[in-house]
Amino acid sequence: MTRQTRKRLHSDESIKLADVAREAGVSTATASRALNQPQKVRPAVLARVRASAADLGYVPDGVARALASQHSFTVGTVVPTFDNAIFARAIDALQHRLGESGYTLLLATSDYDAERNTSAARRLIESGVDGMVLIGGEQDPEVFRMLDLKRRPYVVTWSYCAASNHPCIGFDNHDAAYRIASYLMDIGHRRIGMIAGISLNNDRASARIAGARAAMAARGLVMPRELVIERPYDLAEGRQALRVLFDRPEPPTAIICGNDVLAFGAVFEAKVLGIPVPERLSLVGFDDLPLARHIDPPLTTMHVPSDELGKRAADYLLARFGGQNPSPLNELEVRLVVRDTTAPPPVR
Amino acid sequence: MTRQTRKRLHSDESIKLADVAREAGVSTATASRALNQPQKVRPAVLARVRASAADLGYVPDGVARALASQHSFTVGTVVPTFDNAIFARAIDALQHRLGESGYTLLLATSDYDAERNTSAARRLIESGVDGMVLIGGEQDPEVFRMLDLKRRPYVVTWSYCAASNHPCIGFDNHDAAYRIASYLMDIGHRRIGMIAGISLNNDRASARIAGARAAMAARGLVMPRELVIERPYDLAEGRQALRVLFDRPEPPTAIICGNDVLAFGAVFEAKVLGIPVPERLSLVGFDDLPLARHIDPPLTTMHVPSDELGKRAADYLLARFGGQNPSPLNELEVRLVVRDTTAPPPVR
DNA sequence: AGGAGGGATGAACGCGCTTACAAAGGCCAT
DNA sequence: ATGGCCTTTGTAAGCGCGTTCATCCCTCCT
Repeated sequence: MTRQTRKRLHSDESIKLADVAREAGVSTATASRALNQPQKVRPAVLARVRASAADLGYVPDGVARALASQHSFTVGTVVPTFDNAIFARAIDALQHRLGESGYTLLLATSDYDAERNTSAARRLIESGVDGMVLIGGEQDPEVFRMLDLKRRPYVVTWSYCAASNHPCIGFDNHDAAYRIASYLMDIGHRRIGMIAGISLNNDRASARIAGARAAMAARGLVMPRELVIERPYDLAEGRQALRVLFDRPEPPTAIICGNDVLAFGAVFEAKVLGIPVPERLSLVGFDDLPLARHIDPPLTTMHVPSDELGKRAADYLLARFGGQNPSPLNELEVRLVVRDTTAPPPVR
Repeated sequence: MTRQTRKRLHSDESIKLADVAREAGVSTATASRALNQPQKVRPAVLARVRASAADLGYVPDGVARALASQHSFTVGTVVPTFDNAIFARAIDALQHRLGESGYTLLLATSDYDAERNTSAARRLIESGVDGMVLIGGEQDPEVFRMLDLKRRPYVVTWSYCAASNHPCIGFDNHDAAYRIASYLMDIGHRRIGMIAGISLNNDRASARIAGARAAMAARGLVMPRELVIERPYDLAEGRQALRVLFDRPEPPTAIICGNDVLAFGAVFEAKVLGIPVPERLSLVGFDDLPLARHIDPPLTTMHVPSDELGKRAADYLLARFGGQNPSPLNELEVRLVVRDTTAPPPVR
């Protein structure tokens, strides 16, 4: 009764650690220890504290805890969009792994916009995240500066670059595209086009274009400018891009798509246009989304281990939190999954 | 120089408000006001504070701010999974809207598991979110209790229920399924099956089953138990479910799918099995994912305004934060989009 | 010219919790 | 029995910021 009254006078009458402590007849220090480091408290006291906590329905205040311990148990990440299954999977895996260790994920999206990416990152850092997962190496230097200033570990994902001075987990986008183009040339293609993602501020998209170009150059071929179209990662854009490519007098016999979503669009549109795939046109995707194997015909694509990527990012950060110093370079394998959208070009 | 040295002695040498204040020759109170309520400070002082903040690269400590102001500028939500585009879109919209008002989204996933849902929600609340977006009305009472205890506004989404005593934004899943079944009966179907989501702990999945059943009952028909299969929302599960349904002696002439992902699986598998859609089998999805219109044949499905849902959830919470008292009941319209996977049943 | 009124400022406290540090108590060995 | 050491507990000092309240200064009115 008295307590009720007193509480009402103070703050929000919400139960705090002091209430639990009083109820259990101990100091807040002991109550805090009982809740966080049970082994440091006598079993009898531990039980009393736990009982009164449960009794009062005590819910700790994470904010206060974070301020006192300089440690928020959150990790931030800013993804371009949730609307692409490939990120969704990686985030899912990341979130799981972090969750197992008691960490929560703070998420923001950038819509592939550099400025929004920076401001989102800033907000996450301000929010007090313990660490950060960045996507792509093309970050505003400001982001790294803030991270360093606040002494927060971070890791760059999706693009692996040994030369970078930032810890990274990912794969070599350049090499992956190189291999796709090489495969297409192996089976006879000479005129290869590309429906790429927007390369501006996106090191992955640009590396994929460069990789394909390099592979062709290595065999004395070129990928003509007019056969490379950049489009936002959207199915409808993929459809339209295919149409543009086939409005030209001499369309390619094979098209490398910047990701599976664009490839799906291309496959669907080819069907509408009556272009037989793979007989007259070979199509390759990138990501290997779950849907890739289910469409008709099943899509040849580069498999990206997005689950693994999320897990490793989590593991890296958790290790850093634990005071360890895991390897900052972490390359993942991608592999070409050949299904039914690729075949030798038609004989002319 | 001197400052450098002094800083190194203290804490983490990270720049804090006091540093900015000293540099600008004002008190921390004024510095704080300059940064947060510019109109309360003389222009000259404002400029000085801003300059030294920029100069020192000051990044505010959101945690300390949250503790002092009892206000974290974060909103929590726990979604079943990111792996379903329908949630992805809603989250995207939610996140956008919140971002415009300076709020960040704290995200967790439950994998459709009640226990994980509760623990995730608890963690978010402990993290100090200002408000919470819940998915589905079947929440552990504990969640609502904690929310009430901490006096945090929240809103239940995806299922609209006027009878509920929780604020909600969504649509009537029961009615939506009722309408789908009615439509199928209108065009002549009598034997209708369902590939539903797992109804346990999922009021949306169960309402959809109940709604379809009710529609049939209203016309003196029944949906036989053996024609209703519950499956996790996964494309491969949809494929397999279709196969099960067609292993029966008397397969349905139409199947209502719990969501589009299951429907995609069913469409793809029907193609493999050589069952002509819609000539011999009508298929209806739920959600109207972007992909629905692109598959072959384009999917008839119930359109769910997930963007709108995310936006409204954000608006509701923002209004509550602003001290307003918006309507707690917010029903959205869903509409049946008839494409090419539905047609009258074959004459027998 | 004098006082009232209002805006700008700074000192100090508090947000709820963690965590040195010190104090106290219990145990064993000498 | 006494000293030393380890374990358990309490005291109190922050963590970095927002915010109240008193103070001060400037302007305007009579």
